Amino acid sequence: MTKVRTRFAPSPTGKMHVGNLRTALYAYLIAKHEGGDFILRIEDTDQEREMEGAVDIIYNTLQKTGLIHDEGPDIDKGFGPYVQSERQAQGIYLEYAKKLIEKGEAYYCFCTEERLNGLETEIDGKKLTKYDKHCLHLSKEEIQAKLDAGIPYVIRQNNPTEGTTTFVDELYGDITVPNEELDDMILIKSDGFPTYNFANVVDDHLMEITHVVRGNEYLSSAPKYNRLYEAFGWEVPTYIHCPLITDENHKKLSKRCGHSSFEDLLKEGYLTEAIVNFVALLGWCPSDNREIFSLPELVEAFDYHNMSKSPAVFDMVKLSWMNGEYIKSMDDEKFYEMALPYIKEVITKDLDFRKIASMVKTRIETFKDIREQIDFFEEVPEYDIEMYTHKKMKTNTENSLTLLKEVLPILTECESFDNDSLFEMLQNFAKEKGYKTGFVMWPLRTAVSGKQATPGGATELMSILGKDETIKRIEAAIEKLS
RNA sequence: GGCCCUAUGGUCAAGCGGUUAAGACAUCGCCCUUUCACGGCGGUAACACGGGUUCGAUUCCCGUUAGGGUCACCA
Repeated sequence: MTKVRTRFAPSPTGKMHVGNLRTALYAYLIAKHEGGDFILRIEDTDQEREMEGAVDIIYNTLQKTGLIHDEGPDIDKGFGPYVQSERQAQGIYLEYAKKLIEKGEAYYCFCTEERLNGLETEIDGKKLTKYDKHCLHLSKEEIQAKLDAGIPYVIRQNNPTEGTTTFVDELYGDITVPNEELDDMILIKSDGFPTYNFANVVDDHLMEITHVVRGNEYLSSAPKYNRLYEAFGWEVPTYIHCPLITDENHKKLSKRCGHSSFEDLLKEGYLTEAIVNFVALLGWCPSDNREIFSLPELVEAFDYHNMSKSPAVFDMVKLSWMNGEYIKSMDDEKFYEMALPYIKEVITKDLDFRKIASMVKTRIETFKDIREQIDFFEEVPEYDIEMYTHKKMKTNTENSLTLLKEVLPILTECESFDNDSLFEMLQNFAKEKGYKTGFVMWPLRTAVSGKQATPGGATELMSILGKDETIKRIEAAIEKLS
């Protein structure tokens, strides 16, 4: 059996879309599961849409996610160059296009934009054009004359208008379309660059790609590719079209969503491991139904035959849950390092950040959640005194006030302000008075935090705030309640 | 509109002719508890519809419906 070779072929036009990321992931997994090679190819044939820095984004993303390529612009294993503009400069595409012309499978087209516009029809507000093979019938002499005159041209694929074309997709099976539907698509643009459609086929063949992994949106253009392979007499690779990823409205993920790109998700406080894990499960499921996978585990378990055919909604809620799982199982030291910048964002005081980090660890789903969890350490927020009223604790503003007054002197005299002693002491106090623990803890926690929910109990908060600050806050609370 | 694809709970999804139709997220309830969370236990919730094929269809076939994709000198 020949070695599996898959490729990720993004065009450097901007951010890393999560759909693209998943395609890259699947291509990587398919190769690695079989011990094959994963190749990176840059498809920069559209000079207009090309964006500065986009290539770096591609490298960074692959690096960060661990989708390490075996070959690429930076690692030439004899199939280079791996950048299409460089291949274009070598004349590769034109050479192959001319081969097709010789075979009658392609032809020069000199049609002007105006003429093409005349071919447009409008349906449902969308402009559709089907080329009418106008230039197919130009004589050799006419073509040469136009070429000599320097008239701009494109090269078009010459597709049949009758019969059908069938191609095979590993997931979707045989797909047959009437040839009438096949437009004479452009292979070489008037600027001399190949179109994606053409460059893709030529390069996949030249780079000996065995499995073409790409998004479902290419399914309908696949027959044209097939004809190209056949026209060249090349072996058709295995096609694997991945189901689409959609937003919650079941529409193709768009830039508008805010969570459509890898970078956005990182910015939102998600971990790359969680993103990769989550995205892997969008359209694929292991036989044992496991959910948490590291990349090596995915390599081991991934089998593209289990891929789903229907589109999947990108569910932020579940991503958040999964991110929380990753955070909880994270090494404490590593978590501390990652959490620290977020903690410092809201706390300028000199508090025990390590303790705060560990308190918050089981309570967040993304790092961004940290802020609102701990901001009260810096300063007690404005709060309604009704917060002292709690049915289950049997507290209200009145008994909270008397309780705080009772506890204040005890705390003032208290020497050790660590959590354990505080808790023991307050529990004893409660016992003596015949109070339930919660009855004393609730007002204290409220007084000290001004929050309905905090990342720890009353005594934990107090031990972190320290004696002085705690007393100050309780006094302020007494004042507020009086 | 043509062509193509898809169709199991709100979401991701097991299932691949005979099952009490898994599991996860979300949701709800209970327990744990110094609040919240974590954790534990449990509940609600699905085979789009109509025809076939078959002893028997969620599963196979055909329609209908619904959704999506695509129809560029973009990829």
